[in-house]
Amino acid sequence: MRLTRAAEYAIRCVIYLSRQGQSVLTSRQEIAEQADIPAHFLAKIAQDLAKAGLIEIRQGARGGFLLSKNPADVTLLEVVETMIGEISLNDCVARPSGCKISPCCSVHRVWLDARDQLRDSLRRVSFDQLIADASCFPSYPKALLETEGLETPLSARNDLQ
Amino acid sequence: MRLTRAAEYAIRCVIYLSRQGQSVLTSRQEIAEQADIPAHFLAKIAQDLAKAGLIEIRQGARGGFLLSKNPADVTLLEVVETMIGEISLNDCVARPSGCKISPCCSVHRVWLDARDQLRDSLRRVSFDQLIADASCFPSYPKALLETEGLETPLSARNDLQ
DNA sequence: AATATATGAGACCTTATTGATCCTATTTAC
DNA sequence: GTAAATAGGATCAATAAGGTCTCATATATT
Repeated sequence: MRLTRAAEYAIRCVIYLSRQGQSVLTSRQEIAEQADIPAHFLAKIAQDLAKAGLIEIRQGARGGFLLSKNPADVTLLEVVETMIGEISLNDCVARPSGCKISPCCSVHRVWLDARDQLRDSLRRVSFDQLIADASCFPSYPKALLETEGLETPLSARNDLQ
Repeated sequence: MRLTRAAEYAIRCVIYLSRQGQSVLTSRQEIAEQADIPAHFLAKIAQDLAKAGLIEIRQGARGGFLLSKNPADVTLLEVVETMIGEISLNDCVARPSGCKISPCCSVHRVWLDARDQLRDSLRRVSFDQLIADASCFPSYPKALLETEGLETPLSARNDLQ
């Protein structure tokens, strides 16, 4: 019952672009490096974000991505659901007509309420709020941090299983 | 971001046993047939439920399962987390130490709150509440319904994909 | 005690999803 | 025109989910 990697990457990408500011063109490579996203994977993710109207993609030399909205007008829910489709904690909720038991049994209702609650929580969060917290990305480019020998949150990267 | 089939089956199983009443022994076969759960799969699910102390398993001839608690004392959260482990909507929340970005960035906090909210919702629902609603299972055994030619919610079973 | 009945425990298989990569085409700055 | 950059789709590997099977074990019944 977890968010997919693609959705997590999408959030990071939009955070990065929000930091850059609306309509500031940023290359895919820069985003991939700074937000620690596989570059090719980011290409695919960006296509979904573009289709949803969240970002704009500029092709060609000196191309890249840019945020097409004001960060204050982009919610966490929009980004998440762009990547994974409408949230629906269980199958029953996703297709009530296909529910083996009943389209409106007591369990169904619990999941429906929980889903609505979760979606509301995510809808209440916009990207201007998210970038207000400085801890999500290093303020300096990664390379710079390393030459300065500073401790960066990204250094925990190799601790994974 | 969906509940697994195993967890859905577990919920149905516990609902069925709750209907039977605490400490009423019911054969695996009966539960499997009535709640529409693959019998062998139910065996595996029951082992998890038993390890968690939710049900008791009786081996041997005339064996089966029985609910070891009062339905009022079993929450939906318990059953769900027995099957899928502690809920944690995203990786970041599951292992903050392994988070690439930071153990307490703004996104992390949103997911943490959403998770707590979801767990609270599921914790508030007990199985005596769930069985109060008659629509979750047919009141009659499936076979009986068919011979009587009545419409049963289970008849929608073949409408899937 | 023997037998039939029922579940235990885990190995195993199949399929779907996820995560990621690669390659050719297309677009654009210079 | 050339180089730089993304588009779009094919492909592949890893993981998880869903389900099945088999042999072992336990118990009621006779």
